[in-house]
Amino acid sequence: MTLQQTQGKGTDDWSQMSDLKYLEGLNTAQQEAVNCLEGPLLIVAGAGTGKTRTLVTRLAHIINLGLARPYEILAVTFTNKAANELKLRIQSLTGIDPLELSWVGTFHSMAAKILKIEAERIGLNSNFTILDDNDQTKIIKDLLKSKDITPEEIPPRMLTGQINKWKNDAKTPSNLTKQDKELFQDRAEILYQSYQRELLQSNCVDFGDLLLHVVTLFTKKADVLKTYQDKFFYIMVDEYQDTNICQYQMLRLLTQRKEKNICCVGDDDQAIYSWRGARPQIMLNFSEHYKDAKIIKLEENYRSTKHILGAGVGLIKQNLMRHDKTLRVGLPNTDHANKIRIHAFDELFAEAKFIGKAIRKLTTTGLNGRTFSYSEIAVAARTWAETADIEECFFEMKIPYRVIGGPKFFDRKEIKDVMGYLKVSHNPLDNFSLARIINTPTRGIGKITHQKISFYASEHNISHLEAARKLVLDKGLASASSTKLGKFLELLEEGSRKLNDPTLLLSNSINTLVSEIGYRDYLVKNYPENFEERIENVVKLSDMAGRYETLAGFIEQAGLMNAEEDPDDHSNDQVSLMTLHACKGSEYPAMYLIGWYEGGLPLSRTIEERYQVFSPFVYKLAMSLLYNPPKITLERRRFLDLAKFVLEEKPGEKSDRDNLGKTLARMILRGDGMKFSKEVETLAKKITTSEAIEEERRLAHVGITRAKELCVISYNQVNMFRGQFISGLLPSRFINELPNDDVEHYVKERLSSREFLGPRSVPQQNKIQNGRRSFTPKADKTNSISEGDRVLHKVFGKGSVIASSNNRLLIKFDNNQEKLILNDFVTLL
DNA sequence: TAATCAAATGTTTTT
DNA sequence: CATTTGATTA
Ligand SMILES: Nc1ncnc2c1ncn2[C@@H]1O[C@H](COP(=O)(O)OP(=O)(O)OP(=O)(O)O)[C@@H](O)[C@H]1O
Repeated sequence: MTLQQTQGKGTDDWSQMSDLKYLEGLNTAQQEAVNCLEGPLLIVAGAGTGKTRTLVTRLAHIINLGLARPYEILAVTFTNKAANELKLRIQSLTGIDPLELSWVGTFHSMAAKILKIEAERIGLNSNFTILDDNDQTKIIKDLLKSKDITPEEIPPRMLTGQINKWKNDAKTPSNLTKQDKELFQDRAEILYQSYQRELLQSNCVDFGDLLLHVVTLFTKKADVLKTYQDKFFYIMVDEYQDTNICQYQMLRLLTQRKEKNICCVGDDDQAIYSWRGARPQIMLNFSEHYKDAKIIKLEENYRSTKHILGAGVGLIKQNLMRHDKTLRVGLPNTDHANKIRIHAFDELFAEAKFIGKAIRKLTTTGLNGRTFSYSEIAVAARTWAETADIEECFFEMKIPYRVIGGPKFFDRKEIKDVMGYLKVSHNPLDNFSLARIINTPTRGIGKITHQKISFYASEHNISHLEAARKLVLDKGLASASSTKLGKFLELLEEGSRKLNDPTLLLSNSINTLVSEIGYRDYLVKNYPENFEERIENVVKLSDMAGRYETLAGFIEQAGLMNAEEDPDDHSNDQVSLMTLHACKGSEYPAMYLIGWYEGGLPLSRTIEERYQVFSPFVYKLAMSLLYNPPKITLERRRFLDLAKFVLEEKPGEKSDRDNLGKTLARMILRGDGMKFSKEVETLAKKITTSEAIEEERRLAHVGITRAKELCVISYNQVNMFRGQFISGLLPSRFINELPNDDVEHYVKERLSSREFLGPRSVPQQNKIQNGRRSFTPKADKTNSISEGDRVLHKVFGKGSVIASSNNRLLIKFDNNQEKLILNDFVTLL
């Protein structure tokens, strides 16, 4: 086997020892990493090079050598899925029960654990509630309303987003910079502070708090920090490129001690979480953060066959802001392996149908004599919306599948309602949950009563629940309201007593509560279409809770859970369906990557972001040059017309300070419109790319590199968006960027009897055409429609003007479709 | 206060 | 197209 070759001959003593057998599965570099047990160590390496395998082996080695007990090792990752996988891999290598690995998990769950122990040190009770995104926005909304700030003044989303950003950057309200404080009309600090105060009053924390509170604690309370420094002999971090500043500070504080036994592994080409504050630079600066750090690179990929790896590497090389790295095929005999297959469709549902049929084929007749089981196949999409058709198709074709980390079970209304009761029972200070359940099911307790409670509570500085109790006793309400509220409180008290009674079965107590409050009737009445499903979900919830001993245990887990139950059906033979984000860290023999069209991947938002800098026309020109250069005379004329148009276009308020757009046009017009110099291409590339686009490219790279044997990429030129039909979608630029030798293009099945054609020319698009006639610049005074206006078109409906120039408007219609239209053909709304 | 209907709105990815 | 928000009525 080629494996022996890479492993090298110089077998050291330790690999001879029988109880160190697990080292044999590693190559020299990997073994070096495993044997580097002291001091800071960073493993940077590309996809499939065995980083996780090395990390797991190193952990096993540490335990095996008696250097630390399982519970003395802190091993963190970023997603629940990765954490579970890590535990399983450790278990299969060492036989250690995952329950013993108390400090292996996600950053957030580890932080929650610490916070639970140290709660009082930071002004919380250990039974704090963890808020999710929706709770958070709701609280912010109410907060803004209570301060008489309209959503126009400060959009709640914006404030929520900003607060989360601050938390990711480890900024408490008092830590804000001058610039930060100037946000929201100088009210940033006050708003952030009042939000924090409210959470603390309700004994709640949001996701960001979990980490930030721990950092604050470690910073302010030396004894607490010391406890954990002494506790964690070894620290390991997987996917280190996804660390944010807050997480980094947490690690940094823990390693401010004599033994800096920290080992991080990561790959900057797989950094896909910058939107939640991750800073890949933290990984790249490792040796500055940790003096005498050892850095090990792994360069053999043991996962993918030749063309898959070739395509993945070829694609990621297109990123301008990148450190190059070597990645070799480590698997033997992959010269005749499958090329990446690319399929295009132009009918609704065609893509999904194709995937369904293809999977059926793979599992029955197989491919080149190899049949796949369902569990060897995965389908990954950029967004959950893209998976809907696939799911429907699988359902119809009876293909077994499971959704990984899908739209969250705990986000459903009925679940949140019931959870509200549980949360209040567990944490009576939780005013937010109380607000949710006080009139659910409707029991005649309206806005006014709730306002009175809230007012009374803040006046006496007590919780809302306490205030409600007092108001009922003191007859501080209208008698009708008082009776209703009293009844509710009784119900809650009784339910709470049962839920917290350890001698009763948790699931039984939940069932009792649900029937006591008449929740089923409420569902039947309010959701006649799908009450059955909702009731089922409630039952599922109580079953789930039944696996826990105590209410506290269940609530703590539930706060951080987002996947649907997993344990039982892991062994089942099912196709996996997930997002590109969720597939990182996994591998599958066959990968289907769907929705590779411009706007899908890369996502339209990341493209449009670029319109802030360059006019859409400049962008189109650059895109056309790079990915769809003119071939026939007609195309060339249109292309040159567009260049002329760009040259004469008014600058507008685009921030293209260097006027790269006009430079590009000028360079193009100097040539023949057929052949382009490297220089022009470089410029076009500069215009079309951005940090966001590069992150999309990394996402595409992650998708491809999950595949072991077969990788199929597809897209559909037509789509439904918010109920409207859109057509003329272009293939993703990432498809064009794949090395020709590694791909095979398949033409739309229904159009061709032939199976295979060479690199396909892009089909005629009706997206933005460069205009039929020439763009003769004319002063557009006919009607004064300008950027941002809402307009109506006979056929395409309503839309907003993105750009206007010379009698033409680039309009983004409400169905998300962009079109270039003459001024006279639309009316101003 | 609850129920009903018209109108507006829509963050993509995860803890 | 869904789902949520707002306005109006019972
Ligand atoms: N030395 C080796 N010999 C043979 N196979 C190996 C070796 N090291 C790793 N592998 C296999 O290669 C595959 C990829 O390993 P692993 O998942 O650890 O890589 P990774 O670097 O974490 O990948 P990614 O960053 O893409 O998640 C796995 O199937 C693993 O079992």
